[in-house]
Amino acid sequence: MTEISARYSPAETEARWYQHWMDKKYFASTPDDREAFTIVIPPPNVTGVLHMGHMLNNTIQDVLIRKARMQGKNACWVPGTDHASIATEAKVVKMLRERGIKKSDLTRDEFLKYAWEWKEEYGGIILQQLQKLGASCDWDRTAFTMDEVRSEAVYKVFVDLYEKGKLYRRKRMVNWDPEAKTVLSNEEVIYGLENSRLFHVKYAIEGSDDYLVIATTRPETIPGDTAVAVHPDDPRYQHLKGKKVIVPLIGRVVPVIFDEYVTMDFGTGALKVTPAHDVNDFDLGVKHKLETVDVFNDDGTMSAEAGIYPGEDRFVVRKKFADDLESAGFIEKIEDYKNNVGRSERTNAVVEPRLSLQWYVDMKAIAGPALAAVESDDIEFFPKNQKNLYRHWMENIRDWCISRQLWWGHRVPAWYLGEDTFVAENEELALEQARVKTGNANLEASDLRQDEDVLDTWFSSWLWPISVFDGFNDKKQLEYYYPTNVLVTGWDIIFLWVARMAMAGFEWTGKKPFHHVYFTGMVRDKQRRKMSKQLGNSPDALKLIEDYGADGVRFGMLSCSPAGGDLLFDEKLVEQGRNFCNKLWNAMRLIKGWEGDSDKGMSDLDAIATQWLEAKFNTVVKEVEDNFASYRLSEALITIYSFIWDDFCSWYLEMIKPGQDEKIAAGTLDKTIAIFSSICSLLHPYMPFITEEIWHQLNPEKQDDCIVSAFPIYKEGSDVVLNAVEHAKKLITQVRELRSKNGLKSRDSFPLIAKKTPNTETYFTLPGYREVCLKMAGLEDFSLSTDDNAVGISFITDAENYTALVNISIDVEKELEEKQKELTHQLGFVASIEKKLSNERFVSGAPADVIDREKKKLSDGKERIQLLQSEIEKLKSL
RNA sequence: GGGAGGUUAGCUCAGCUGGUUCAGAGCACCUGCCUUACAAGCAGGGGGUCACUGGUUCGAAUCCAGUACUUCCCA
Repeated sequence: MTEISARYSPAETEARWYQHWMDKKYFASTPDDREAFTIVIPPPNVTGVLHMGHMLNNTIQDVLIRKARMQGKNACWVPGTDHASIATEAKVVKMLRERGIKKSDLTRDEFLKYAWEWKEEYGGIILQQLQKLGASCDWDRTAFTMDEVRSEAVYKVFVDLYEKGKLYRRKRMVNWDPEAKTVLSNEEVIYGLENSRLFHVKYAIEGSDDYLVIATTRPETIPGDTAVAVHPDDPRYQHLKGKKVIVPLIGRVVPVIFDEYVTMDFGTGALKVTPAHDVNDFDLGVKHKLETVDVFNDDGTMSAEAGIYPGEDRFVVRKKFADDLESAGFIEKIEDYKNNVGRSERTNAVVEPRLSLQWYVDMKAIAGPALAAVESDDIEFFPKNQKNLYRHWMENIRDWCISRQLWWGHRVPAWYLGEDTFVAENEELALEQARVKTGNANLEASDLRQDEDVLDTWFSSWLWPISVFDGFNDKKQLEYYYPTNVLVTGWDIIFLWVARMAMAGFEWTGKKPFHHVYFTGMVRDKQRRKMSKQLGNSPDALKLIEDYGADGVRFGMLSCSPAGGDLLFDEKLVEQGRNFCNKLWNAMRLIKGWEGDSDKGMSDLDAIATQWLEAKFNTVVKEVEDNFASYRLSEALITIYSFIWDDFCSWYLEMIKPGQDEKIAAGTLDKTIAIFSSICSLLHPYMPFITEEIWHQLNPEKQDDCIVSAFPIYKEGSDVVLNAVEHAKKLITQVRELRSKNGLKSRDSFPLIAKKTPNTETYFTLPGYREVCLKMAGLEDFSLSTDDNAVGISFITDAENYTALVNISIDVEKELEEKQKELTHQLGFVASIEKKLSNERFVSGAPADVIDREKKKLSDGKERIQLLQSEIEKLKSL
């Protein structure tokens, strides 16, 4: 044997080939006259590290892009990172705190300097990790949402929307994250049921000893109460018209208002109204002209205005103030309760509704074409059912709050001077506007005050498919690469990202940003929990690649991940991938160990084996192609996997394997290498490293690479050999089973007789057919016979009868019982088909090929019944 | 409260337009093998009333309705 190890070791191979591909610039794309195939990466957070979700998502993209490249398209996969303003700022703040620096002690510029330093140091690590996975991105195009080109696009778009009147600044209720101290969009708030307590609090009615009870989960907001509301039809409260109540412990006298908004059957039917801290209360406040008392600071502590526990955290105060109320006798009862609590997607802090002045995009003004495109499948979703979710959100779309009270991000391009607002792409342009507006030519930039806020990260992400091609400037690039072919992303960001990209696409290019959207599922652990850092249930992605190889990991991620379906990650899957690599490796070792003999002609056996394998490969190519067309990537992979493992290794290689110390016919060896090379091409998109390695091991003199080889194409061909060998495989398996059942060793040989029928006769006329059976079943002889009286063990394959002339005592009783059982089954089977075929409506209604198939089933079934009956007769006569 | 899915082998899932010889795969399990490519392997095997009830149909795991359980999204 050769010196090649029996175990495939990926580490060295993978690094070497990745470098080779980079050196050859295979990933680089420039526009030419070929058809473009474009994917833009969902940009990971610039400070992120590779996790399971990234691996799944990026493996899928790599499979698609590699296949397109092999199919002769100009494949372009654009990588990049997202500045992730809130997440990154939080990380930087934490890093500074560890160094003893408080953000509040820094100026904006000082803070940003630290942030950029951090970005330069840790940013992009994730891109290097993607290379380990084999991602064939055009790295020369690496973009960052905060680099110059992408930032320019953001400012342009902001100005454009403002000028079109589709962007505005307004004071309204927002979702406030007291930890990050910024506003959030609706989509960044995650709601969940949480355990809490429902306090029933007594509010005294002014000028009487009576009181009314209000149920609330938030007693700490009581200092902000400026009214109590009840339903106008509620019989319990009719006597309170025109009355006032006293806010407990606070002493504020507030009116009882009557509004149909109040639900009569919740709690006591009376509602405390805190306009500053609840969206609905705010609306009530506006309607009834109520006073607004803001009881919180921006970090969620009590404000001076609240008058109780100033500076203390809202949750601490909830308990303290409830205790105060209780000891003062204002609590009627406390119930355990589950309510929906909104938390910040990034910081997990409980979101506080808050009145605030922010910038918004008028989404209704831009949503139309993006909704229509998905409705009509112009943008096609895989899987389709995500359309419903998308439609629902788009039809109920709310304005998008895009300003954030952070420093890391694109600063809002708006400048203020007195009452005036100047929105412009840069300071000079804003100044110009200001000079014109005020008529004061001596106005200086320092007279203007720029908005302090930055923009939501997604306000740059939604431009990504355009901005990565510098599409707001370079129309030629955009023309060539855009719309992109497919977007691969998780369904969890369908609103945050996918829908907004669709809107941006139509708004600024007049075209959709992508033809297809492939939604991946979430990677979960075996207990179905989403993988997360907090839970610590996520395996270390890089460790996995180290342990199992990138190809093994890619196989594991993909072998079990239907579009949109969640992937329950199990290390077993990756193990299977590694084992598959080893299988391929050893198939290569075997072939490389063979010595070709150019004087030796190809035997009939070699010829039929080769023809069969080629035909089978052809059907696999077809199936793979069909699966790809509908993004059934997992199915395509499994198809290739079983073809390689079963057909190629277990059957084909065993068929043509030369005897010990024998040489193989050169023609057979060449054909085998050719087919194995084609197999490498077919598998390459999934497992790029090992296929490249084997490709070169098989063809040491070849200069070209598997990565740019032609992806196999389906060709029409005859099925005669294919069908014959498929029958032979079943027959051989049954002979092996017969051995196993009767305790025979694999070297115990015996003759086999095939009953002569048109089918078996046809098989026997195929050169090499008999030899395949002899070799694979380990037979002494294999012949056709019309003689029904041969003594031995009989069995049926498809509808053919075979008798093994093996001289062992058989358990007649057991054998009879089995045959009898089989006969009963067959009789039932035939009866059901006969019924079907005698049915007028079936024969007239069903398509011709279905009827033909049924007829074949019937005749085969009848054939089998006859065979079984004669077998039974024979057994009985023994 | 509104909506969308799911329920197929012990586990995780395929099963596409209703029709291949009577439901497949991987893992797990059982039996036999250190057969000179691979024990990360080879050969063979067992295991399913396709959640339940009804309907449509010549024919239903597949389509429809209802029930139960379950997951998710929105409020």
